[in-house]
Amino acid sequence: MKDPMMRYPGYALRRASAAAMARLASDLAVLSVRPTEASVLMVVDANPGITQSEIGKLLDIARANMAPLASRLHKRHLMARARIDGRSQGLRLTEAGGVLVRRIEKIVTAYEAELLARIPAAHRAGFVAGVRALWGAWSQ
Amino acid sequence: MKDPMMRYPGYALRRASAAAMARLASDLAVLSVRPTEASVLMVVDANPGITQSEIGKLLDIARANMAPLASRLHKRHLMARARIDGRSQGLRLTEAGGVLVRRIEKIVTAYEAELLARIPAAHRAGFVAGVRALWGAWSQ
DNA sequence: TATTGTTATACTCTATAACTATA
DNA sequence: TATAGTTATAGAGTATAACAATA
Repeated sequence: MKDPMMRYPGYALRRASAAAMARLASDLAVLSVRPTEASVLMVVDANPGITQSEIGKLLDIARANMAPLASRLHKRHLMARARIDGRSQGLRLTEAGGVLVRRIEKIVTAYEAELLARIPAAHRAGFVAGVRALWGAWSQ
Repeated sequence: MKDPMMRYPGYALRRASAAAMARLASDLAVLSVRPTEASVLMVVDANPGITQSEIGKLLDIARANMAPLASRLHKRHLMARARIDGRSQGLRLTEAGGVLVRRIEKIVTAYEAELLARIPAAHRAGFVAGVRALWGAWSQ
């Protein structure tokens, strides 16, 4: 059986990312949190008072998709909203959100460590530099 | 504005893959073909007579999701089906499918070249080895 | 005019369960 | 019993268009 995709690094990138995301999702499932929600909570934790549109710019999530996402976290009492002006609202974690984000960070850190552990040490630095270069160069 | 995700290679992997896939999808759109469809056509081209479940194993696509995918390509007269036994059917490209897959390969090759070009030469080998290692180690 | 947030909607890919018919 | 293909359905993430309220 020939695998014509094997020769394409871009296809390997896709498969590596899909496998890694599936693993992260299953790790986070014990907290009933999805990867995208986890990243939003981590960004709010690092930037108290940040707005939805600012989060969207950092994480490349369209404003239209940030709305239900933020609303879900708000309804779970993980984030609080405070009006900045008539159209913006600053987000910050609630107490429960802070507790949760610390658990999330533990899981993410373990996941990231295992991910790097799967890459032969000799290629680790190149891998990290490579995905960072693609992220920066291709997210425009 | 702090970006707490920047330090995580796994997050960079996700963003790099998402950006690359968006680019590939837009490149392939001129042929009205999606990335997943393109990979199926390339696998059938390389393995005439292959079955749906074999394609699914190669590309990690569940049988349930292969059915509508294959049916779509069949309805577009890009693939032909020939019964192997009562439950399997061998797939091969039609004439039109063969013409299309050659156009797909041109686009994919150009896309892959540009992807590698975005990675500094010094990190290219490490990147490729890294995504391959993750693909192999984590797709189990 | 541009921006923030929102709603509605659709698309792509993936995941699970259940069913048939065959081996 | 196990396998190939199918159907139905749901979920996650993303994309576009349109709108109201505000700056």
